[in-house]
Amino acid sequence: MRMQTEALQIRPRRYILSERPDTSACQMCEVRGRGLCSTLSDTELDALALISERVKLSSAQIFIEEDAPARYFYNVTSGMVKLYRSLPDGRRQITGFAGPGHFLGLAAVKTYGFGAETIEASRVCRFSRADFARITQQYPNLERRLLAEASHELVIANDQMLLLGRKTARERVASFLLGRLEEDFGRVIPEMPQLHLPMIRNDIADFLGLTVETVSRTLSWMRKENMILSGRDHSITIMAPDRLEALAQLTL
Amino acid sequence: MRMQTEALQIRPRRYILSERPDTSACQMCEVRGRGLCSTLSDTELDALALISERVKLSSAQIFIEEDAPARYFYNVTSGMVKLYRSLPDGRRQITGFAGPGHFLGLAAVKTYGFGAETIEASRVCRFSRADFARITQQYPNLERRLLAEASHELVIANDQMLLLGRKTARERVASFLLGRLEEDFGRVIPEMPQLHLPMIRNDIADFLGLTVETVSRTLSWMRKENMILSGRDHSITIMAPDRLEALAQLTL
DNA sequence: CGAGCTCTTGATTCTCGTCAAGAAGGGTGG
DNA sequence: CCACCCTTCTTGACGAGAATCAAGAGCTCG
Repeated sequence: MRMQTEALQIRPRRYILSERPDTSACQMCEVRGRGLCSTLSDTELDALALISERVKLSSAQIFIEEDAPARYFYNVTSGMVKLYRSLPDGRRQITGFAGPGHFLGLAAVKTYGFGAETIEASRVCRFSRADFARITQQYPNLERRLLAEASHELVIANDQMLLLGRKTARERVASFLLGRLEEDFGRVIPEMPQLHLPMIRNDIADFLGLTVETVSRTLSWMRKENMILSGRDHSITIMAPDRLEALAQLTL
Repeated sequence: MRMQTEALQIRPRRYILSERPDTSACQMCEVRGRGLCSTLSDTELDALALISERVKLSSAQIFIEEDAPARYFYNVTSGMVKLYRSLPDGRRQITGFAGPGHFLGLAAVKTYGFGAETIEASRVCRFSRADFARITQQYPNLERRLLAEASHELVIANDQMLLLGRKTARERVASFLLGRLEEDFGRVIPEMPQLHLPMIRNDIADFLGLTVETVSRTLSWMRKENMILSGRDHSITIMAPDRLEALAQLTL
């Protein structure tokens, strides 16, 4: 296992990989109960285990390059990843954040329609698409699940387009916080939930189609209005989820 | 065949339907060679024909309502449809335009994640999802094609998010025109191609996250710069595709 | 402990939205 | 077939919200 430090600009190092193809390792995977894997049978999982490869990634590693040939699918097992699309001049739109259980690679035809970079140390599970195709032949249910996953992502993408095209800065930030809440807690949200946001302001800005300054100002304003409370290490306590919801103009 | 004129606000009438479940009607369908259907075998098409229903729609008819239970898939066979997502206060984001061959309904889980309204008289082919599910069991290839379709839509959605979050008004309009070009001509674009745009300015604005005025001003500016030439009945001649491309900041 | 990211806040600018009005175009009914 | 009306499109004047530019404080990590 070597470090391949191919620097590109200042930004992040390219990725390197590690370790073990193993039978039935999926059974004891930390995301066995989440996302795609939670919907698969034991036999299906065993088949997947045989073609999967676990990969350890440090922070700020690009492991999917935009428009590169799409050779792999990934499943995030720990940490968090940002997905993005960018312009030649460097402007960038983050299209989503992917945490444990999130499946990556559906937004690809021959090549990836997005790039992926870790925002903290993470682990992912990697499958070659060729291997994957062979398995889906055998287990049609797997393909059905992928389609369901893709459908879900399309719905989310539609909502994000609405946000980017039509919401104000405040509405965007409110929507973002509520989105994170749902990600962390599901539908049942506690009284004063605490959020841990691994991404930096700049990433939030790139996700919401804003600038860092605007995100910062908006969060400051929410703080002043007692809607949120910032703690240390990027944690935020949501003091008034209802007021945020009113702000966010949620569709659902 | 009746007209069901259930007015909602001023805007569009609800939809009504017509006619004929028929065996092997797909074989002679006008979109046999386009989109999903072009990738299916004759036997697969025959199976589809049995569960399909052709529907005639006049202009400005909403035939998919946002968040309604997703009971049907559709395939546009003629005309053009706009897909959108909107906020309670009426702000609206058009997420795409669908012409002949376009498959509708993938962006849905239990309910549709979008609404659909015709922008001109159109015809669509309708399948119940339940029927469809039965057929995909029998023909796994069909499901594979749907997944490919969904993947493609996800890539497009990513690009649209980049446009909405990060491009300027001029870049957006240029990207839109080029997108339409590709839609109409494929990859090989003539010297001075002529575009027919069935959608009105307001729809373009809602698609690009702008206002009508900005779209109008931007097109006027392009006209002044001799990049385009407006004809009658919503046709536009692209005088300088290369200059538009430079403006659009295309990723691919 | 210090260099370089982050984050915040202020001042200023500018792009695009809003408001307004008139022209052009299309559809409908007489 | 024409007249009328309503929608669409364009253009101008103005304003607002977010971007840009700038500076300093706070963190992190080597």
